[in-house]
Amino acid sequence: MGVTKTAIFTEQQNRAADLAKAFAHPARVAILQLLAQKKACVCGDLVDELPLAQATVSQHLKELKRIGIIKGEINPPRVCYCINEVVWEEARQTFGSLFDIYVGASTCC
Amino acid sequence: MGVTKTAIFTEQQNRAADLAKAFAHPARVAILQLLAQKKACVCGDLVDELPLAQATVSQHLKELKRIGIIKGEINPPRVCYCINEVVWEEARQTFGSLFDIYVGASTCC
DNA sequence: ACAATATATCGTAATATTACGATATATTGT
DNA sequence: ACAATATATCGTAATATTACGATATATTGT
Repeated sequence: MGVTKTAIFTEQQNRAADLAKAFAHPARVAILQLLAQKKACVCGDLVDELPLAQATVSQHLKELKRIGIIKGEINPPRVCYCINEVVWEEARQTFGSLFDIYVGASTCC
Repeated sequence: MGVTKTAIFTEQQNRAADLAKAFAHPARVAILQLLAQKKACVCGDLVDELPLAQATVSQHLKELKRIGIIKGEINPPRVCYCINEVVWEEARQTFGSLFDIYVGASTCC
């Protein structure tokens, strides 16, 4: 149905999935890399750096803002985007915890 | 268009996005948690553990297999699934590297 | 051989995502 | 006031994803 049954899973599982979505598209990986590298917000320079239409970049930024991993400061006519450190660390820890569940090889396979 | 322009991004960005997709749905987070915890493969017990139809679980397993983060050993009539340690570590490092790009707070925002 | 069991695949429906052109919005500099 | 600039949003089209019932497939135990 293309509709995820979120009510069925735990808060943590849904949040982890949402944080993963931030990285689940190459354009968003590229955006996050740019913002993380430059530290300073790159605002609409992102559009120049990416081979996508302005509307498409804006759409990806909106999704990243929804997840919370970036924030934008309106400074008309520009908008400054940058990593939201708090959520960045939340994501780092969320994935870290997930990866740490697995310890050692499986007995079968 | 719902179609991602993969040719436009780097190999690494596309791979990172694909690895993120493994975690980008709560059901897959749940599956990976179960497999990582139990070490041993849980085979079709996954269907019992998850509030989803057998066909849906099978579909998620197929996607995880495509990404490579799990592997299945056919042992008819059952199939044993477990974490693919190599790809698990690849994912851990991929996300680790991404998170490490960001050092310190931004100057603006 | 055949029932039972476990899993994959097919078909289908509904919704989500990706992409972009066009337009709306809002501010700055003249 | 108005052109220029930057960005968000709208509308739309195409494809992807999620979900599940039904069925196919393949093996074991009888």
